[in-house]
Amino acid sequence: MSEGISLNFFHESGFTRQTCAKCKCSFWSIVERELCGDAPCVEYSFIGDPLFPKPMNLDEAREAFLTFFEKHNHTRVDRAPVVARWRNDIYLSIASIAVFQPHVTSGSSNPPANPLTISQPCIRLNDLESVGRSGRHLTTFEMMAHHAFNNEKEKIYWQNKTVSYCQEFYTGLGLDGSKITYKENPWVGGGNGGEALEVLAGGLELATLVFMDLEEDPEGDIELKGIKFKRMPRSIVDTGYGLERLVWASQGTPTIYEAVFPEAVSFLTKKANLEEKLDTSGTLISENAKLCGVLSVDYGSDLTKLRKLVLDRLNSQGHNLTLSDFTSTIEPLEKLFAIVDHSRALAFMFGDGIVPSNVKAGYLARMVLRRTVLLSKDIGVPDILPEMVQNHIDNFSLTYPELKSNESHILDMVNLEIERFTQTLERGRRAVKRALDSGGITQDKLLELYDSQGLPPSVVSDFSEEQGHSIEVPDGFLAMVADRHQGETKNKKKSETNIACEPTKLAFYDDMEKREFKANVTYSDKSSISLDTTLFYPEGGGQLCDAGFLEWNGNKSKVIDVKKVGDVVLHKIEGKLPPIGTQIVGLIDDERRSNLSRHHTATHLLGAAAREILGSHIWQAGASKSIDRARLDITHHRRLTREVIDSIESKVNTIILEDYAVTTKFHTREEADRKYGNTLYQGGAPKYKDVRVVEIPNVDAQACAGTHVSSTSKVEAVKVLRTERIQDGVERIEFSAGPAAVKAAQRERVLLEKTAEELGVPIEQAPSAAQKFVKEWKDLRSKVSSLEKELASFKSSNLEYEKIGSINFYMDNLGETDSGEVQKLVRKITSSADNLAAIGFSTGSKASVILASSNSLSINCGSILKKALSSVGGSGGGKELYAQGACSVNDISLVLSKIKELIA
RNA sequence: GGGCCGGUAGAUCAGUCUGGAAGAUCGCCUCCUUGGCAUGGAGGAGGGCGCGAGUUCAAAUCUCGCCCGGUCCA
Repeated sequence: MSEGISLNFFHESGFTRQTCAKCKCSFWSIVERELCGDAPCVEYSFIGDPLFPKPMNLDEAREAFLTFFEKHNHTRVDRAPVVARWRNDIYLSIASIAVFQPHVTSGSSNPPANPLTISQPCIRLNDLESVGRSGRHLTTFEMMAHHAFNNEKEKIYWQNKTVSYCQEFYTGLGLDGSKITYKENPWVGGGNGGEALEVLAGGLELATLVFMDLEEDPEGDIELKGIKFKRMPRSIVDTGYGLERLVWASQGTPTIYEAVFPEAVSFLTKKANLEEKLDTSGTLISENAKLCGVLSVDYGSDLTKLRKLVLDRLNSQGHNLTLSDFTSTIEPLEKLFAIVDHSRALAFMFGDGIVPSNVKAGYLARMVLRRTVLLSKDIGVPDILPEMVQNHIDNFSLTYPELKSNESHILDMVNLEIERFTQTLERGRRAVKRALDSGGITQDKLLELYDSQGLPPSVVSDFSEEQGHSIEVPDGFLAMVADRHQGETKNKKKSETNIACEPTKLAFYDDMEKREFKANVTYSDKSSISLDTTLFYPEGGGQLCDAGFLEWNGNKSKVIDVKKVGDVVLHKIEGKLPPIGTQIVGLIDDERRSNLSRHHTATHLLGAAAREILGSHIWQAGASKSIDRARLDITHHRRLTREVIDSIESKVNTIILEDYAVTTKFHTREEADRKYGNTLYQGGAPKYKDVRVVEIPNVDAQACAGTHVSSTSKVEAVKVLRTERIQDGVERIEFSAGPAAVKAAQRERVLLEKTAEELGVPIEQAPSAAQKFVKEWKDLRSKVSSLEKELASFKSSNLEYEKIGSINFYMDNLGETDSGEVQKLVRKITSSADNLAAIGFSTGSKASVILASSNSLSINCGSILKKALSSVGGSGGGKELYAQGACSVNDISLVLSKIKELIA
């Protein structure tokens, strides 16, 4: 690539290819430059000196971009959620192109429009520590983009047009074209790669233009950044224009936050009483931002180093600040900015239906929220978060009305999580106190407090100070945590073997009622065969496979398992295998299939009912369907109460009665997306090119590969068996449908009847009877205990003892009695001074001996009893004051006299 | 999906390593002190030690399996 990205556009518009004196990279610019324009070679020049003549806010900038590309024949498409539910490799949408991966970029689906333009809210949490501090990092941002998907058949446009659009867009907004440089910097990511241009102005990267036409291949002939690639038949224009960067550059404020969220920043500044600080610290903040722009510093661990660098520079410009002055000025402002940013992330995350959890995307939301709460405490507004989120909802709802319509869910999630975190902190405060009381907080303890109690070291440190202790937080704490988690995941790679024969036609999709078919054997191994066409449903989508028989030439064999391997369906056979080429008749086990289908349809109904009753945050988190029961996991933040379960169950049974048709149809991916939206993919990322949609009109539509009954009435009935919380934020509902539901109800009835029978009451009275019995049992137990005590006291006063030296020796064999009573007696005796009691007794066939002394005596009961018992083959032992053991019933008196011998 | 921590009186927790009589502090109840309250004093009630198996003469304690809660990492 000696010519680099040499485009007609560059040459026609007066650009020349130059080399940066510092980083040696190649770039294109209209004017002669020494440096490429990117960090760390140059620093921001737009702060206080905006790049654009007219300041823009988010809405203006977004609209300018989208209409520009609409004017140039791009179709504007709706944004996708920030939760990337259509993908199984990432949790959040991290770029506009992520919306089209992998189905469009891999070529298996068409894009919704081509070319298209979009402004996609994205969330990236990898630079969390930098947010607020660097002046430019955000967790949530909108990536504006225009995408063109080229393939052999369709050529939309490629590099030349992309760059000329870019130049035209920015200069159209008034940016001086000579200020723009295009830096060549190949891009690699997600298994793809290609040439790319970074669009730089004023030291800021405004956009990246990626020309994705490579895919990873160890055999490939092109190498980028150390990875081998080969050229794809497709080439994709993947651009990313930072909306917030554009807004910032148009305003030239010290940080991006002030430009992007003016309302939220001023709201929080006022609440936190930081107005004066913010007003007077403009220079500090902008110098900080400038330097952060050119430095690549790890904000997590090198923070002090960074602070010193900025401080040196400020002081060299005539400021006279100490490190602690500087830190105490800038830190609250950094925290303020971070809160403003994080609360927007939360509004979008919860707005797009994330339910907080200890796993997956829900955990990410929880982590951001907890961080934000701690930051709020730090700047003295501990309860500000709900208001901040509300503020963002209000400000963003013009553009994103869905935030307003999900407002109550969003705030519900926020408040619930705050409440949970408060409890965690309260628990933590006590744990820290306990740790301090018992020997202080070691490094290990600090790790444990974080790992198992969720207390970051800073919080532990705060709590310790409340207790009057100070603790040291070691450097590289997070690395130590990572260390602790080392080696706990073993990557199991499953190898997919391919069967060498023609794909099997899945005939069950054509007619789900049919149970008998003819087919030819196309493959055979030791125990399995495959067919050219089959009605046997292979295990998949949480649904068990079909079973049945194959018949040929008077033979009949049982089909015991059906699996899909690639495009081939393998039927595992018990008995004789039909040879390749034979025509067979297949018979599906009707009862099994019908039950599976009923449960599958019922699962859809249950999901739909739960969504209607609980809200749009309900997503399927997993499902499994078998013959007599099925289970559905849904995302929900509270335990399902009896009332909720009852109303879901009733709703489902109503839908069953209303008898809707269940239809199935294959759609192309883009058709399906357009028609049904993203709630279609309840079962997770779709695996195939075409999407099979199972639709129950006005009730539910899902991408689904399973078998179903033809109308809801054929489900017959649904009964919820139990619910279970399988993870934080995920509830599992187990249920039965059809005849299995009736059977389940009958089983429960039997349990109830048996219980009532044992209690000797009619079933209506079973609960109150059980309650009464338990209460009486408890009362009697305590009565027995106090009677035993009285008895012990009575007996002890009548007991005779023998003086052995200074010891009053009580010895007796009480015969058949209860150990509780003996214990009380022994306690009574030994509660006054100088007494020693050796009491034998038996309960059934077991004999025990207790030896106990008053604490005024220095006798080792444990060793004496042990010796005495071992002489008759028994065993036992204990401590100085109390010992017990066992021997055979006949030996009790022998043991007692042995004890007497030993103390004499 | 994996790891770690926890479940003992109404509440908060000791006790678990090293098996041997189930504890503390708040709260609750009764009585005494005071004109009444706060308080102070005396006494008392309240425990299937999460559930189930096992080991043992003996399990809150050891082993295994479940259930529930918390938390960290992907």
